[in-house]
Amino acid sequence: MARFKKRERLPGIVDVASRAKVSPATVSRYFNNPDVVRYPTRERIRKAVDELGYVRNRAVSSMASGTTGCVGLIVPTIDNAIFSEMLQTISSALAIHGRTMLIAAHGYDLARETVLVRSLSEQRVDALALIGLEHRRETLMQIERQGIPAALLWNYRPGEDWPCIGFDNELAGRMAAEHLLALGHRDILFATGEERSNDRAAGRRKGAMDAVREAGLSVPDRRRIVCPYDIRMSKEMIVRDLRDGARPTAILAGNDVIAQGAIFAAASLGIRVPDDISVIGIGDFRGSSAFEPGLTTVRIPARRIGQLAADVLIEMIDWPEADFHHEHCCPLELIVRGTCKAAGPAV
Amino acid sequence: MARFKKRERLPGIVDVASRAKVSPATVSRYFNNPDVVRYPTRERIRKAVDELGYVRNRAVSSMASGTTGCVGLIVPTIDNAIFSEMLQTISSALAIHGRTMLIAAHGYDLARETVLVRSLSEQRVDALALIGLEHRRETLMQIERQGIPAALLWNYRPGEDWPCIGFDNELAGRMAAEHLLALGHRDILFATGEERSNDRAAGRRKGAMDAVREAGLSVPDRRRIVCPYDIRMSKEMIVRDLRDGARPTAILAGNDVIAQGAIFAAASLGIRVPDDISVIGIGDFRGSSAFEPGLTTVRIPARRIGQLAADVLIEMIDWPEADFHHEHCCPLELIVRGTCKAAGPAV
DNA sequence: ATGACGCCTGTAAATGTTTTCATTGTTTTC
DNA sequence: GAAAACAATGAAAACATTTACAGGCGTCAT
Repeated sequence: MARFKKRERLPGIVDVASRAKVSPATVSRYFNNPDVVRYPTRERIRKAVDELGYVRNRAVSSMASGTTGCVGLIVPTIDNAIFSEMLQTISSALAIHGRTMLIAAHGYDLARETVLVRSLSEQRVDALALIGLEHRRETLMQIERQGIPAALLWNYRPGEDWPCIGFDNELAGRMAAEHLLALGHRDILFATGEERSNDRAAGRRKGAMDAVREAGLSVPDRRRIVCPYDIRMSKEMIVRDLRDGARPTAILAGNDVIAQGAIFAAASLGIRVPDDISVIGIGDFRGSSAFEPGLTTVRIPARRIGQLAADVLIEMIDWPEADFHHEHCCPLELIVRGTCKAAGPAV
Repeated sequence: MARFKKRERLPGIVDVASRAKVSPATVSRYFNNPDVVRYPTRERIRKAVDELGYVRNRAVSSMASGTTGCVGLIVPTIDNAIFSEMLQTISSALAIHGRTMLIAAHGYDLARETVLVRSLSEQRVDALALIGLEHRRETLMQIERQGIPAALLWNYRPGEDWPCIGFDNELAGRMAAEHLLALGHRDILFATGEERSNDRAAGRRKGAMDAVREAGLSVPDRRRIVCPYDIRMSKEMIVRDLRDGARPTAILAGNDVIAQGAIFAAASLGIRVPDDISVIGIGDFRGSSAFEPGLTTVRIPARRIGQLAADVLIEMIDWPEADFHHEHCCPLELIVRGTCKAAGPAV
């Protein structure tokens, strides 16, 4: 069952050239800049390529041209609804421009991120995108020194040094909080994500708590728990929290996964959502709308961010001189479904 | 805010060499085969690399060495719990061996898969993995002709021509069906995935229906619906189905996403799970255990498959001559949680 | 002392494209 | 009808590594 033999020499551009009776240079042009080669010649080359089954060797051409056609993407994790939607969009958008996406995941560890940046630098990616604004100095210096065009995704703050495409995470938190406040909730449990190596989670919590404080309320420590982005673990933590002591009237979750955990936590304790407790998430992941009741949440425009990211990256690659001020703050939207209800005066 | 200037020439291996007062060849050896260079020399090179901030150029070295250090992975989609867990595992496992993973997604379109194979061939990946056993002739021929070591993942059938690492999808379907049958269910709704370009979905349905037929039952057409792998859409389809006509006593879902849709569909109609209807899934995705009640399902060992896949790929790259018979059928496990209940004689 | 051997390093060829510059042949312009 | 501009192609240099081969040097047994 030898599916592959000892890799006999594959046909190269010179084989194609001699068969088509042109010079290698012309074959190269045929691929990289077809318009400059005359139609009959093009046909001859096409035929030769076909007959020989020639496949371009990008790995080699990258040497001569100094460009690899690969764009690197470093994310905290792909094992998660959070980013995969954006990744898919970026990937498709890049493919249209004939570029490939190289993904690496660091598992919410910014030290590992540095290693990944180096690894992708070695691969000589044409551009690089990272998630979040907060990174180790070393990471950013590395990128700068290598002269790799780079963008920061998923978070946004005005006046950033680097091109960034994302949304205002503080605002996301604030919107969620204000919705609950408007419904009359005064005792809210904040179940947000781990903030180490995650400026998005930090921003959301800050925004949410600011809004609550501005409403003249305070947030006792016991109303703050830190959850991993995992349904089961979030559920367990929230179950523990809801089981003992006075119950909050609402839960503000750092993202939809935590919110889903919260809903199941409530369900497992026989607490009704939204009658006994309200739940709001952030994200509007695929599936959040299908929940029963549908999850009220702040929608993150993941596809939009992905598309913009791809556009920006391509632009930075193709016009390295152009000094566009790439800063995109994508709008958020409160999606009201069924998991929040006005807080009754002691219902 | 010019974060990157006109890409001044980066230091190369010869710059390092002259600074360390050795030949370029030795620097190359320092990276590729450190043991053969004497310690003091090694130190000198290390220092020079450090001072110059030299970063290896894999894109170029791939030309001289004929190897890129990249492994290509072509999946139907990454925007999904289904594969991301496996991808994450493969990625980590490859990283340990200093290799990078190139991911491409074809959106359940085997014609697009052919294009992706070509694209990854052009990148000269050292090995390639595809999902499923069924592919276009052209795709496989392309791989064979290029002499790229390749493996097929996620599905398994004995005696395949290609190395395959996966599980028996028919068995998965059968296990789910047999569990329902054992509980006394006789009227089962089969909500399985689209089978075009998806041999896994086809296998599962076949296995499930075979088991039911072997039990002497028949499956009327109206008890078979085809769902997309999307919670919301599955929910809608199943809602439509449950709303009108005689209700089945159980739903066998082609995967956990469909099963989750089924649970929500039932919930939205006020049908209780498992009291009024049982639901079983296939997959045991992250989160399935957190459901209320917990989803009964057939566990797919995604991490195990990922780890094995990485091992096999590495092995095929490192010992291209060795003709191992790579065939791994990973065991499945029925996970009984709370969504299935014995069918009462008209409870 | 001599030769054999092993370790470390240097020399130079090889890798398969892209790209610059030159050339040839064709069309346009005055 | 000559000069100028242009289009299509070829020749050859360049790209930054790896690697086969050879050679220098020290060690050890004879």
